[in-house]
Amino acid sequence: MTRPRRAVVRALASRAGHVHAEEILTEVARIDPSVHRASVYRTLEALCAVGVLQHVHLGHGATAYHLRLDGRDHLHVQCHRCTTVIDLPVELLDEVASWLSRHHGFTLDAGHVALSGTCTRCATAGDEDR
Amino acid sequence: MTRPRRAVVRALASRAGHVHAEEILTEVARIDPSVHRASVYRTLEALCAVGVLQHVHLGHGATAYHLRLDGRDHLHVQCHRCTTVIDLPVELLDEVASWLSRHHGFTLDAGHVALSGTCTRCATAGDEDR
DNA sequence: ATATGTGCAAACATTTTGCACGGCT
DNA sequence: AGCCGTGCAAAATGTTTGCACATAT
Repeated sequence: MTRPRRAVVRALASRAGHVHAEEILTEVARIDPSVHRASVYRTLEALCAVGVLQHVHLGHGATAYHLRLDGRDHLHVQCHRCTTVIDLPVELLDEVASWLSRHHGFTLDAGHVALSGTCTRCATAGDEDR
Repeated sequence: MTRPRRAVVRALASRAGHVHAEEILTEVARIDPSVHRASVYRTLEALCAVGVLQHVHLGHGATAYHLRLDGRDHLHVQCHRCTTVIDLPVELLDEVASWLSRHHGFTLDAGHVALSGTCTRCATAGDEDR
């Protein structure tokens, strides 16, 4: 366990659930400014390879990461207006997954991308606080 | 209808279904090399605003576009290995949409991001043709 | 005439890469 | 000695922006 890796893990732990790559970068810089961006990315990749971390694509090109210490996937849904992400159980897409499997032989990786939509607050809110 | 816009529309029409932003750029360059990248992006944005075009986020940061001349959304599922995209009817996520609406007041925009997974070919194939 | 669209270059944001160096085993 | 991880700088990628000029209506 090296210095940069410790910092990355601490940064991941500092927030529950998903963390934007950008937030990790910032948090690591705060914890240990000597750690380079590239090392952060390399560490994240390594953690994903090992399986304790899941990376999630949020619609707008941003990438987020999600610890999965229990080995289970999560589902994500993001509001495209306020960018808030809601975590959901994978089971929600089980039916869709089996449909895809039956009709297209396609294996769904439900947690890999976040679904998109609009949350209550943003649907209710007008244009005022954009 | 200006020169760049004509070129963009022709590029979009040249392929059925979804088109990667990159493919549009290339195709437009072939049709009319005098058209600048920035104009292509601006035109795509304008078409989306008007509603005849839908932009879709494919997991790996790439953006694609999909004509919706009939005003209906499509669903997309992408194989993260070979990047192939399958188009599907929106209805597939209707149940999920209403669940989200009921439990989180969340309005799903099913077509906005492509679901991710592995297609038959890639699941069957070993590592040979990566 | 006025509003809109355009080419250009440059900025931008994010992630990846080649490289030489460092420490541990 | 050998391997892996590191910092650094630079490249790669994909998209956006400020600006002055051109074009459409």
